[in-house]
This record gives sequence, C-alpha cells and structure tokens, in this order.
Amino acid sequence: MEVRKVERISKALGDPSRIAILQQLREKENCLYCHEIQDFIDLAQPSISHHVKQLADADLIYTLKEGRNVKYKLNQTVLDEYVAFLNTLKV
Amino acid sequence: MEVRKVERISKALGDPSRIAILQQLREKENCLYCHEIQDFIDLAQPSISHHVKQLADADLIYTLKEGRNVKYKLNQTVLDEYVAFLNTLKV
DNA sequence: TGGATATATCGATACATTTCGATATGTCAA
DNA sequence: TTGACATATCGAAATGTATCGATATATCCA
Repeated sequence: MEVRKVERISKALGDPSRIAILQQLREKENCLYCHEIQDFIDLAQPSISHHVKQLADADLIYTLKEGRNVKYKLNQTVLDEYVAFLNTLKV
Repeated sequence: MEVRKVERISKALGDPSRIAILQQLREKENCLYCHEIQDFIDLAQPSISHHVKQLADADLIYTLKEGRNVKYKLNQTVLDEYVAFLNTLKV
C-alpha cells in the first residue's frame, strides 16, 4: 500500500466521531444509514456529512444511494490492506 | 483499546514523515538513532524532534537515552493492540 | 405539481498541527 | 572547565481541519 494512502486512512481514523461511525457500522452488521448517525453523534448535519466523506475518500467505507437515503458499508479489503501494511512495520 | 488511544495512534500514523520513521526503524532492524533520521527526512531538527515525540506520545516507539544520543525501538505490543482494535471493526 | 425529507456543498470562523529559528539542556572529550 | 555535539523546548507564522448556518440538490409522496 502506498504511503500516501496509509496517511489518508490514518487521518480518517484519527477522529472520535469517525471511529464511532465505524464502530456503529460494525454494531449494525455492516449496514448503517446516514440518518442513523445523528442518533449517536451530537454534531450538526453538515459536520456528519463531512466525517463520512473523510471515511469514503479514504475508501474505508462504501456509500450506496437508496432513493434519498445513503447506506454505508465497510470496505473490508482496504482495512485488511491497511492492517497488512502495519504488520510490515514489525521486525 | 480505548477510543482516545486509537485516535492518538491514528493521528501519529497520519503523517508521511512519521510513517517514514517507522519504516526506517523496521529497515534498521528495530534500532534507529535520532541523528540518523536527518539522513532520510528533509526537515529541520526541531521538526524531527516534534515528529518522534508524536510517535512516542502515542506509545508506538520507545525512546532509550544513550549518553547524548537517543535510540528508538518499535513498541510492538501497542501496534498489535491497535491492529486488534481495527480487526474488531470487521463483521 | 408542491411540500417535506435526506444529504451535499459553500463560506466563514474557530481550533489544531506543522514548521522553523532561536535558545535551553544535557553529555562528552580534550 | 570549556567547547562541541545531540536533543528538547519555546514562540511565531503558515497551513490544515472541524464545525456551523445557510443554501443547493435530489427524491419521495400526497
């Protein structure tokens, strides 16, 4: 994995709201709707939109449009590749 | 692992200079001296000092004083714990 | 069609991080 | 002891990120 990509993913993971989104995504069996995020993150709607964009731009999540709703799923491949990179740092 | 800690580690990993330091630490068989960092990172000395501090504050590296030199080692336990946390995000 | 709902974008402000020169601290060696 | 070296800290400037209100866009439904 490219260093630039590792940087992007690490930055995306470096925020409590975004970590919470990923954790909730896991809780919801990998199917989280955008409007559900307001239930557990106390931020204005544009801020939430900003955070999911960071996660999507880092390819950590897929975004799937369903009418006027947006559904998210974890991109497990990218997460695995990130973990694989981290493991190469070990001796 | 606490979310606050995950955030700290992720932020530490979210910078190309700090990634380079960890990669070089790996290259050097887990024994990197502070003054060696200037050989592969083109930043002023205080900036390098700042970056290793971020890594140390995140517990990703140990710092060992040897006279006027400082030696770094990877904290493999913390890296493993971080990876373990990332794996809990998977379904 | 028109009003309501869901999400994204814009522009501004506040806050955090990076970077550096200057300087402090600590250690070695002559 | 003194001078040179290695690293850390400080303070300031530049840059990047988070947050919000306002507004745009797209979709649904009555």
